[in-house]
Order: sequence, then structure tokens, then C-alpha cells
Amino acid sequence: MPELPEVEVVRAGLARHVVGRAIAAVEVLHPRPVRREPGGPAGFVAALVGRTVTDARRRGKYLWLPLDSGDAILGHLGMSGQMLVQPVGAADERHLRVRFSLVEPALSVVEPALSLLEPAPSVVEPAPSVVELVETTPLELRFVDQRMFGGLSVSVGGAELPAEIAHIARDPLDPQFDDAAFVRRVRRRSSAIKRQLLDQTLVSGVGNIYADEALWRARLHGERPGDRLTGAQVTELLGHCREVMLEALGQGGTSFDALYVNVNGQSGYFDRSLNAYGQEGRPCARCGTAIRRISFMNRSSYFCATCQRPPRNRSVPH
DNA sequence: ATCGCGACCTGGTTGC
DNA sequence: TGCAACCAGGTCGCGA
Repeated sequence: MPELPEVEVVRAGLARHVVGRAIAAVEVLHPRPVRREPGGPAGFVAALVGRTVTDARRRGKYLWLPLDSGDAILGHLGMSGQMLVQPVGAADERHLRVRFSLVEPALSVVEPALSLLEPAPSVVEPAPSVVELVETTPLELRFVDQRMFGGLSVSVGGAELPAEIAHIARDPLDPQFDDAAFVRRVRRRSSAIKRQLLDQTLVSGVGNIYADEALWRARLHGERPGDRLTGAQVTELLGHCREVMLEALGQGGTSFDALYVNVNGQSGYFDRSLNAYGQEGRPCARCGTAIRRISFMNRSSYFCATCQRPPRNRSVPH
């Protein structure tokens, strides 16, 4: 499930392979992923054809591609979304929903070396062989999404920050994230701490998996009310959110070098490094107690009942 | 205003 | 064997 680290890997891939290219054609193969588009599939296509992608940005789990028109393509991967960069002619994926045909911008055709002299600031300079492939092969950006919880839309004037996601908080890896304000807000609410971690208006990018992992590291049960936690506890928990997502990002980093931008590989993090999520019945890495699974917020929550004591003053069935 | 829940989706797995 | 129920869960919208 794409959470912040996986979405960031996708963003970096788009920054490398898509930014600077022009959109020659758009094909919407299923209407649902563009359901948020006021103009429907036709409006979506019309707003994009002929535009050039100027950047690849992210806030929380949302991605957007600013365009030379001042608009942006706003996207969310949902549960199963992928952004794939494929050569023209590659077989269609089973759940291909939207296809963008990308052409080289005129500048690169005339002066192919320019992009080498001016790499995007936040992107590691790609290996020469990759650059050659990218700049000589016609590409497609493909939105593939089996379950279609994800979506794409055109955000009018949204190049800097789409108005549609103005309510989404900064994420913990954003240098401008306000730790003190987060701690203050959490401690003002009686809502369960896990619910607050998943509230994208408080902190973005954290999903069910990294919430469980951060709570395990902090030795906190997800049903503990926020207003019953100390400032030190919330601060430590926030640090664990950062830590666990940075570790996952590090393990997903290998796909930065691939032309094939994939989020479904789950960054390799899932196979080895999870201490709580999905570990029902396995011994806790700290104390050996079997990890338990409970239903919370109509989701699964995994925790160690020894290290993460459930709150006492609540009528929680067990 | 805040809070919490159901709906939206598909396909793999489980249960009868 | 066949079919129904269940499960995965991010986000939105609605009702309390």
C-alpha cells in the first residue's frame, strides 16, 4: 500500500523520467480514475494535450505534476495505483487506466546536452546510459490501478499547491513541518492516537502500516487517547514516524535508477523490516510476546500487548 | 466545529 | 465443485 515512502519513490522517478517532456496525447481507458475531473475524461484530455511537465511534487500521499500552463496533474495512488514509465509499444497492463504519450520537448531535440548541464536540483544525476535511453526513446506514462481508489485530475492553477489538497497537512519529512504544533494539537484531542496519526489534516503520509510500526517503536497502543499522552511521548512517536519512513525510503531507493517506475514493489521494506504490521502470531522482536491483530477503525491493527499496553479506562472488548 | 462510520473498488482467499 | 462472504485500506462525504 503506497504510503509516504512509496509515493516519494514514484515522485523521484517522475522527476527523472517525465519532467521536461511534453504531453502529445492522453487516453482515458476507464472513467473512474478521473471521476474528480469536472470536465470528465474529455475535459481531462483537453486540458493536458500540448502541455509540458515542469516538475514533480508531493505532499503526503498526493503527487502533482506542475505544467507550463500553470495548472497541474494531481494524482493519488489510492490502494493499488502505479505510475509506470514504459516505452511505446510495451504490452498494456491488465489494469491500465490512463495513458500519457510523452514527447521530447523541442529544446532537448535541438540541444540534447542541455538537460545534462542543468539537472533538477533535488534529483541525483542519472547515469549517462539512462539519459540516452530516456532522451531517444518515445515514452508513455501509464496510470495503472487495479482497485481504482486512486485518481487523477487537472488542478486549475495548481502548479504551486493544488487547492484540492490545501487541507492536507505537511508530512514529517517536510522541513517546514511544525513539530510543536503537531504535538499540541494531538494532546488537545481525546481521539485515539492511531486515528490521529492517520488524520491527513494533522500529519500526512502516514498510513496503516507505518502507523503500526511507529506505535510499536514508541511502545504505545494505538487506542490511547491523544489527550492522555505526554508531550514527550507524542514527540517520540513523531520521531519514530520519521525514522521508519526514512528507513523504508532508503530501501526503496534502488528503484530510483530504474526506468520502470513502480510502486507495487513495496520498496522491499515489507519483506524484512516490519516489526508489527502483518506479524500476527510472530514473536515481538523486543519481548517475544506474540503480536496480536485487532480490528480498529474497520482496519487491522497489529501490536504487542506486552510492550504496548491497551488503555485501561476505556470499554475495549477483548 | 469535531468525531466516527460507511461507501467506494477488485481480486485473492476462505468458508460452507 | 460452486458460490458467497470476507479481506485488503485511503479518502470523501454525511450524519450525529
